[in-house]
Amino acid sequence: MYSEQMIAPARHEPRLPVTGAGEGLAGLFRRQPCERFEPGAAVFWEGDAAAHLFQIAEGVLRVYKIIGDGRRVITGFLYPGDLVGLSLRERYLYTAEAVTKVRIRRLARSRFDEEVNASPTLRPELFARLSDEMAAAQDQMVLLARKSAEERVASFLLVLARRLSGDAPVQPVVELPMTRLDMADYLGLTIETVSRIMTRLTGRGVIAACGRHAIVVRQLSKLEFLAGEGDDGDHDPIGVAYTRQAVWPN
Amino acid sequence: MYSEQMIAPARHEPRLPVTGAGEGLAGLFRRQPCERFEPGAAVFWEGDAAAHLFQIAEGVLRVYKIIGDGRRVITGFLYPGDLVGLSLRERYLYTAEAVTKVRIRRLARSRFDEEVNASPTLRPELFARLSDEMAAAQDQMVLLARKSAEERVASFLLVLARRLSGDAPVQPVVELPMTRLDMADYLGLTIETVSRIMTRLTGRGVIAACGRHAIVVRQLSKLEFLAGEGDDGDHDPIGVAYTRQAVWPN
DNA sequence: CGGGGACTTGAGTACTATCAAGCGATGTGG
DNA sequence: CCACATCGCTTGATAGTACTCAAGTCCCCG
Repeated sequence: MYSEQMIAPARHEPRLPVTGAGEGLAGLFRRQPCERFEPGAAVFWEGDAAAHLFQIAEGVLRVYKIIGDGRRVITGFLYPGDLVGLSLRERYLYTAEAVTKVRIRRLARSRFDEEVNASPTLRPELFARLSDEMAAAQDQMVLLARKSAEERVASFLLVLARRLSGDAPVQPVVELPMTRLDMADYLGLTIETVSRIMTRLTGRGVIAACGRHAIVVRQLSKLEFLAGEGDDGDHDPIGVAYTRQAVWPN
Repeated sequence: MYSEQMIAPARHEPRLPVTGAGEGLAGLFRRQPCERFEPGAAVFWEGDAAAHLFQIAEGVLRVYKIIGDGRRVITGFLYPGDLVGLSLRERYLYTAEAVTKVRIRRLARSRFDEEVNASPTLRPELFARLSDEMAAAQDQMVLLARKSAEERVASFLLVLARRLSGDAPVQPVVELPMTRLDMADYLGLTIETVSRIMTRLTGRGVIAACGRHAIVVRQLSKLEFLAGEGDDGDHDPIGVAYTRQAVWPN
């Protein structure tokens, strides 16, 4: 189902600093054995009893919901260090599926609850992670409700580029382990629209392709502007007229 | 700024049952004095230091974010019993503004944190509320990413109708205290599109207008179908051809 | 009764979806 | 080893939904 060459997953640390003398929430998973999932394999399904939480050791996951006639919405991509299933009720709210090869650690929900309940240092961390998740969800609502296709793609690439910016090379190589269809279902677009805009961004020199599953960001500030962070609206977005040769300030 | 006649706010209890012998999270606010806000007044602004949480005693709030050139996205409407600012970091993630006249109780964040930290019954409730908020956010992402304008409006009306369904009359009167512009900014549409679809739903007998800020749901099952819960996709949505007389199964 | 704001309705446009080929890389079997 | 099938992606042509711009109506309120 997913026979393309493997992409090395992005390496990054959990987003939150460890709070106490322990190792934070991530530490709870440390002793758990790693399970492996091949690309396309589901870790759990929407509607399953939410018996476990997971932490990604390696690889990338997509989480999504399906509505009736097959429409799919990817609500997020998860990277090493991220916790999966934090905001759980009785049942999982979404399906989690491996994008790349994934190694993941599992912890019983009951055990997690006990540990968190017992630790005054873990509770704020859990809370902070939930707040981060909520903030991301709201940003995504903004993107989906009010941004154009080009702004959506640019925003997406920008988030990925910033994820790496710990080592911040001038022109970071951004891995895109997911398919174009995944991107489309995340951004509320079609695969064709995503493809066209990637092509357009490449043609304008904003990004450069490194194979199909990686890009180089050549003009970060332009990408930021196209993502809708320019805020003034007095510049012309690239290729609005499709034939026009836009002239860029720098 | 907002001079229309007041709508009686929907009365409903907090969504979660009180967990312990106390009164749950809501009880923390009980002794706080009520503050009043007129329609259009902001309770707090995106970016303000998040020093307080709020509980709505009466009225309806909208919470929204603005991007650059004035585009607004309403991420939610909040009703009596709801807590405002739960998922907070250092600063508020959004602006909260009164839709109707609002009475609201304020609690210092530090105080709230202390109380929750000290109470093993409040913690699960807080957690459950955050999970509910997350679930709602994900549903909204699905709506914005993949639903048509008609499905969005129908979904919205359905959620409001179900909010009342504690007393479940056969044809519930649903209050719409917000303006059409609010609805549009919540649903990722324009005011004209919302208006046209409301008109279309009225014309087809799915809903009936009760003035501009209330409707009667005449055919709940049809509304559910139009909201995209019909799941089979083999029926025709109303008025797809704009001229066609659809024949409904019942 | 008149003004203004919210809402509705209409006409035309534009952006993105849909439908349809074509391309390029990968993997397989003859 | 190469033809061929497959899959993911790109590109092109066309169509349709929702947006934009523009009146016009309704209702509230002074």
